[in-house]
Amino acid sequence: MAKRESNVDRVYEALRRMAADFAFKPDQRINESALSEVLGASRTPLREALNRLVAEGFLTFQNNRGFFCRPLTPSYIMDLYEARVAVECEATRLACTRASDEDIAALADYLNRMEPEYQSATDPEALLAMDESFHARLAQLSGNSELQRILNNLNGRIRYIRLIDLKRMRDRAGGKAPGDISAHRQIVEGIAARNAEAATAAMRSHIEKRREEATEAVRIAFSQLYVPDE
Amino acid sequence: MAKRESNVDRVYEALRRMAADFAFKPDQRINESALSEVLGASRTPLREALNRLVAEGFLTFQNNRGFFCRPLTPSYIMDLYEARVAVECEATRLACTRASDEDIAALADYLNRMEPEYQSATDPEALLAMDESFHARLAQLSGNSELQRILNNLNGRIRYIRLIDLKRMRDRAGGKAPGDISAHRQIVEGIAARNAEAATAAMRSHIEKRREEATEAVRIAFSQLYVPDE
DNA sequence: GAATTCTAAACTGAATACAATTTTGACAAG
DNA sequence: CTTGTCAAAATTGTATTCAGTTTAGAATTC
Repeated sequence: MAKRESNVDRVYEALRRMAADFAFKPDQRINESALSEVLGASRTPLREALNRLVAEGFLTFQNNRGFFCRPLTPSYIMDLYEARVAVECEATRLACTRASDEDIAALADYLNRMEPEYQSATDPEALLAMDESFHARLAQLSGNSELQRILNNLNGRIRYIRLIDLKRMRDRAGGKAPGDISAHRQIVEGIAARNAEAATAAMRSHIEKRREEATEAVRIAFSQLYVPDE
Repeated sequence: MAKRESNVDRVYEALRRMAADFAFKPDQRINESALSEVLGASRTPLREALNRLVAEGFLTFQNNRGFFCRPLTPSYIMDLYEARVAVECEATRLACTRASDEDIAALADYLNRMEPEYQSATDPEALLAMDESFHARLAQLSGNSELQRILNNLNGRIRYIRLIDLKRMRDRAGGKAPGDISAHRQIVEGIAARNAEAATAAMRSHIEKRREEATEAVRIAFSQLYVPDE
């Protein structure tokens, strides 16, 4: 029986999830021995996975002091959102000239099929998964795998904040999550019309609007990570 | 006596340089034992460094088969250039609204001081270093460290092709390298005027022009990497 | 009581050893 | 000549071990 997935892969996936969810608190030092026991692997594969995550920006590393969780500051989150604008606007622009009519129609169709679920969803996790899925699909239309790769990385590091943000909005709106699908639709319409200026402008304002909210979300996330801790 | 730089760091730096220069041929399998002897370290730190480079896109990895050099194809290089457009145009845009007059003046000054050297240089390596330095400084003006980080990564993976490209242009022009500093100046002028549209347009056309040349350079690089091999 | 020094414990860094898997090449069958 | 099979060799995967460094806390001094 062939073993398909290596230990390092398994450990890496687990760690990425933990890091994305801030299972490690910002700037917290990571104890390799303890973690290797939890994950059921020795320190060798664990460190290999940790090194990947350092290169991806999920963790940091200091010589002879080991691995640390990435910090969580407003400016750090700001940087990630701005990088998303860069990547996604260019992906949108490329999609305008490069995506086939069929692929654009498929994305519009995806949006339509998702709309009922999106409007009625109250679970922030589900909502975020749908939103990320839309943006990832759009990036696919660019045909550029680097942009897709970078976006995936940025989203992983932003995800926790977005989740906090969505929860905040849900609580404000009384259990109702914000089904803001209109912005997505506007972007797709711009692409369908092959109107790069309109499409990128829509994308830019969409992400920047989210970014505004994120600053407040960072403050909340900060308090959630440091204060309560059951 | 305290040891400042770890073995992993040293190995990582060496490997990054080797990978950037295609010291490993595209898609070539990397033999860990042999490489660890060359680098004077055991396989443990070597593999940690290799994992970082996989996460950065310099190498790939297959389960139970080990590490491989990244492939070299026209579409791959195209993707990298397009990602550069995304990152650098947004960095330019941010610089327009965010950089201080002093910092912009300092970049313009840097351009002026470099010009004589840039115009007279015949060594592609030196020329490329100056060009990369300009783009890195400009990215700094954005104040966004993610954009800087991504750009640094993209440039590392593109560098080899750009070098081939510059050599080709030098040989065509009879030992004279192309001192195309005017495009850089145009970009800085746009930023100084706080004219985001003009500045990003200049940046876009600057990179896209380079991208056009790159396709041909890939063909040459391909032949250099596969055919001669002393 | 605050600051400092020192020592033991904890932790990280890296080599080694061995298990698991893949690759290679010889040999046989079609 | 091509294809398939199999065992040996090479290579990767990971646990273990020990050396080197950092950290924490007790003891000491002012």
